[in-house]
Amino acid sequence: MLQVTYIRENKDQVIAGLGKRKFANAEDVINEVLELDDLRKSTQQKHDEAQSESNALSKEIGTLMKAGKKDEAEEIKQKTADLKVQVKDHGERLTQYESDLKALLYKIPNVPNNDVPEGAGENDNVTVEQHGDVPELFEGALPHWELIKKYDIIDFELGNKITGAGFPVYRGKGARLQRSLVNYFLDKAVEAGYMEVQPPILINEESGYGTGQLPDKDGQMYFVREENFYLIPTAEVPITNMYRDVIVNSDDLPIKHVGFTPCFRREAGSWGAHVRGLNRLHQFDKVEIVEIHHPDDSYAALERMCNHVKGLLESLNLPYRVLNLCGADLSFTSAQTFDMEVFSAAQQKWLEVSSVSNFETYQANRLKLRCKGKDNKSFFLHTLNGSALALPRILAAILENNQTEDGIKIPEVLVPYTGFDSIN
RNA sequence: AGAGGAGUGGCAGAGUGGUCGAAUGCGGCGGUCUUGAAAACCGUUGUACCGCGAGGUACCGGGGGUUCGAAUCCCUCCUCCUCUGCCA
Repeated sequence: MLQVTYIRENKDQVIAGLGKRKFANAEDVINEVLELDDLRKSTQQKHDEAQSESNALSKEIGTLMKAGKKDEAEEIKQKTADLKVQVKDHGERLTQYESDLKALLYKIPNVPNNDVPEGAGENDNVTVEQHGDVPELFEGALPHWELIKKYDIIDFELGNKITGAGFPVYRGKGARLQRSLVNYFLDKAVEAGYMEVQPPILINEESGYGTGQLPDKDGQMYFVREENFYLIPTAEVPITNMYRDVIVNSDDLPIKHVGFTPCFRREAGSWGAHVRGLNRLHQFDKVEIVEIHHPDDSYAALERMCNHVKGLLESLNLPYRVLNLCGADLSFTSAQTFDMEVFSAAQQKWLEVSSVSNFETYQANRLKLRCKGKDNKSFFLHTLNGSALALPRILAAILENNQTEDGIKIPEVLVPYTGFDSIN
């Protein structure tokens, strides 16, 4: 979340930034934050003062008791009664203001950075780069949902039976291809200096708040009632939360992790007839990269992360474009996001396969993720993450783009992983 | 899952109702000494909030309670260890 001191010092800029992402009533909300913070401060002053007095009297009582002056001690005890009420009263108000303030801040998204384009929706995202030629398919080429049936590599019906819609079963070469992609992506990330981690895929409430999925995305995550755990919507959550309540040694920066996990999303409300095949699932696999940086380095890191993702796509010969997301399309916690989309030839559609974001201090503030400077003062670090990559849509694009009349050609770099060079 | 034990500063470890934010040791940082290093010695060494400042408040696993006063007593939750059970 945003820091109140930052809001206070950059009020107009914050309001303008929130306006850019079409956050309603930005000015009113920001004013409310500042008013609540003022109340919180003045109330704490009163509370601390009363507490201080009360502490002093208690100390005095202790001294008197030790000296055996019981009567005098009793006398002072009477005086503490009134203070006690004051402390309690101010304390309750303080707690209330604090929780109100926090609740309000939780609902305020990150401020977009200056390079984020203006815009009202996804149509205003700016294409900053396009790479690779869109393949010409032969007559009779099929969308991936037909291909998977034809070659019997993914079974949606079976998934329906076992679980429900959006939980496909990968079979035979389909399963092997997916596993190959996972291994390939992990290997490339480790090669690029990321330390591999295998995090839990269920998270507690605190972690959900740490990276900003809660309270914003409550209802989009699956919930395990028995334990109050959420199923992760992305590995970003457990991996970034490894650094919750951590003061990082500056020598350990930057921190770079890669992790492979399944991801679970309820996608409530977004399910429709236009979402077919692998385009949107309730469970899917993803390799995620997460980085933690000194604030001065984070945008250079964002660029390097994008380059890593682009390199993966190029090595798979997938045509892609890079979008600089506009204010309205930015995710809640992000200060800037680049989406990578591959072109899926049979569907004639761009599919988002990666989203690379810099959250600046927004998550770090919630996580209490800090670093100590030379002056011994601590400051919030910047967190970043990106998909590298999300599996199903990559799979869909490979299937569609690489299809021939004789079968599906496996990209060269994957053949050492799959052990076969075509699916037929 | 059942029984028992335990959770204190970066680590180890004292502290069972009152000047305890917390002894002591190790580690870290600064210094003296030294050609340099080690040793020795001296000093220093948590976080957050409020305050222009002096200073104040809170934090001894989390939350709640008793008390004028809680690291210390009570309740509850969490985690770890030992034994028993179960299981990949």
